[in-house]
Amino acid sequence: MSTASSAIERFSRYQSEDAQSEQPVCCPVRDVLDRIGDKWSILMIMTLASRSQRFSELHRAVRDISKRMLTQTLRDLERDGLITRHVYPTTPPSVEYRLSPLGRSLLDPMASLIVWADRSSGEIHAARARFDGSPTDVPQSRAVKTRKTGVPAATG
Amino acid sequence: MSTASSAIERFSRYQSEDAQSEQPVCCPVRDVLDRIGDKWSILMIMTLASRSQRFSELHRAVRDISKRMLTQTLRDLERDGLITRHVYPTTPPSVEYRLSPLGRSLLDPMASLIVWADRSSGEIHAARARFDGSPTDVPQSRAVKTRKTGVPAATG
DNA sequence: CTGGATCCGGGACGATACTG
DNA sequence: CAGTATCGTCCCGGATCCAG
Repeated sequence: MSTASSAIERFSRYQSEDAQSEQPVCCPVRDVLDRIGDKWSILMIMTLASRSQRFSELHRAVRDISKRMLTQTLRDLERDGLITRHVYPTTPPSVEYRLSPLGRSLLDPMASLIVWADRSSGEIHAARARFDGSPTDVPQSRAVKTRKTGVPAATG
Repeated sequence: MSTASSAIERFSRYQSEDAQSEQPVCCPVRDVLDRIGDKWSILMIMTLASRSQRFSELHRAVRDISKRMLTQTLRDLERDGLITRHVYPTTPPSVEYRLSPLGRSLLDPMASLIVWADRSSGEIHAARARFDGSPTDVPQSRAVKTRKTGVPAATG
């Protein structure tokens, strides 16, 4: 609890207000967290944490991102003011991306989450194995169709 | 930097290893963060932070989640060992969900992120307005098609 | 080199109806 | 009350081609 509770309370308050209203979603936390949650944003922030980098450097650093998504992610982050974009009119053109102060302020919160993820991954995977292995009472169902990273299960 | 840097470094190392290998994704952080990033998980964790709750209580608390997604989210969280599920064989049946110790250990990291999101939302929205308002030099393009929460823009 | 435009598949997600 | 099954939709995101 401790520091968590107050933040959670505010978040819940937002959430319930949101449920009451007719607007689709006003909760500021929700929409910021959506950005965090998307597939590449965190990677970008992380990669830019050490130093500002160019488009192709970022592409090499992440590698399994397509140019399309790289462009889109960077633009969204720029739009949100988390990174800044600097164009040098050389030939060929080079564009440098760097974290804004706002973006840097995200590093610490994100780091604490990453530390948690890293430390808990073992326990989580163990829990998954346990869950998938012993569906308690429904041998055929349940375990088969978990959406992500799920073993296809040897039931079929 | 400070506490962030080391976590980031490890994360980057995972990421680059991942890029080298042929496996789709082994990075433990990535797949844990995927869960965090999905649309409802955080909401559930948050809602369960105050006290354990039953299925329909959770449904009322969040409201704009479908039963389908509520079930699925809860099951995934249970699978990951973040929450536990307790069935009371009453009539009608009642099922209670509560945070596991592992789930509670996530509260603090998540809270720090929420605090950041809350404090930064103003600045972010301002940045968005600025970005959407002044595409710098390409009046027609760019700003129109940001994927989320984007104003459709009165350009069309 | 740094992107933009377009096509397209798959998965997430909602709505609805049904069960025990 | 607490789910399950099925269908349909939307949009994320990859692949590819094009442009400055």
